[in-house]
Amino acid sequence: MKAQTRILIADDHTVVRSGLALLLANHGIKVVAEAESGEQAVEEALKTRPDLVLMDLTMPPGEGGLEATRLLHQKAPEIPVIILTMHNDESLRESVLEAGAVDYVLKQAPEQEMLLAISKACPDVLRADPKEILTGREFEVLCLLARGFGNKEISNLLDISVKTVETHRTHLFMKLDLDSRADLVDYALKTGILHRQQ
Amino acid sequence: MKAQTRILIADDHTVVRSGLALLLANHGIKVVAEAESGEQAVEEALKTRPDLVLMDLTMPPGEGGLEATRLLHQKAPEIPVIILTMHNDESLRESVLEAGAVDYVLKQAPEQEMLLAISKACPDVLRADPKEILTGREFEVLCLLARGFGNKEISNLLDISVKTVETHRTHLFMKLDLDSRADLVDYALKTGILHRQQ
DNA sequence: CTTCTTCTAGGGGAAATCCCTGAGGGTAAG
DNA sequence: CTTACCCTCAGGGATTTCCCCTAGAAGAAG
Repeated sequence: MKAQTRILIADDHTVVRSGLALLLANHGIKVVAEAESGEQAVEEALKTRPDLVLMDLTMPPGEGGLEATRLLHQKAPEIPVIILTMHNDESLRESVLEAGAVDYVLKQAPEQEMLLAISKACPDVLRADPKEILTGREFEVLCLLARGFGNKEISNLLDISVKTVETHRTHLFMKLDLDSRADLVDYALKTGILHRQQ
Repeated sequence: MKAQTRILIADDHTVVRSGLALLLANHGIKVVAEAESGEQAVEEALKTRPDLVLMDLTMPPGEGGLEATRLLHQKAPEIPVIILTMHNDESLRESVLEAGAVDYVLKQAPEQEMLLAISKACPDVLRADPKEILTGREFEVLCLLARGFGNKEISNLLDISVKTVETHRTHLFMKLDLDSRADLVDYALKTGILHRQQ
């Protein structure tokens, strides 16, 4: 399994930070640090070296996001910064990109747009989907196992024999390097499988 | 198990809505409707009759949140409205409460503050904590079972016999009216047990 | 002192699981 | 046609769970 992707969120609103963190967790992205101001964002970014920074443009005092982006881009140009903002203003976009941000996403934008921006900024961020290594059946069994269904229940749900369920189970355990149901639940929680299909 | 609590979120920012929805889901609260404007909020609230409305103050066009609160308070005074805002302004608080909102929470506030406001506005909203009906041991076993640990593993972790684990398991199944591990995982997901202690 | 709650634990038998092996059929790529 | 992958299924034995029961010890509350 690929190493967990690490991200930093800078926003002065607690609710936004918490929400974003959950949103990202549901796509296999881990928030390793949060910041409430531009200064703190730069400091934390240099300390934790995230794979990506999501920065709110408007953070008191002043236009903290813009300055912080410029500063961070100087000190650590390898860390991409995406600016989140409420204001749809083309001139803002220009100055934001000039400051070194790789993209500019409106908070009003659909969730998908933010994820798209993230994946453009940092192609590795969106975790390799388990589906890519697991076969379709294996993934189905994985989901059901994580949800607490037993082999027999799964065999009924998928209309296959218990023996087949056991085979899929064995295969996905090998592929994901798991060796207990608890490991599997942990994996499902971390990759968001357990959240997505509630 | 108590019926799921239903809530409406009104905010013009998609990211905030998605984030809030997840935040609330982690506390057993279900978002039954979303709105992007004050007008839409009133319309949806009258249609879906939620147990509570979380309303952003600033929604274009204009001060949509305040007007919407006033209007909704007239048409459906039994639906409590909590105002979310970025501006910490005492005069705002007054006009908000005057408009019929039951409370006023800053977006900067810690998550806990919002949950507190919610529970004050609508005591039934925050699901009765499992701890209140389960004993300490039962709750421990619940958590471990939800995480996919087997009876034997739990008996080792808690250093008690498998038989004792079985007893606790039987009791919590009775108390929560569950009858399978899948039910239990479902319950743990909905109440946030599975998220809280990751 | 009784009563209630909680935590603890056992017996016993049916059921399901876990873990190993092997294997046939379908489909797609080489 | 051969190879590879996927889905399917089975035998068999060790282990574990599941579900019914009973029941003692400790502590708190009446």
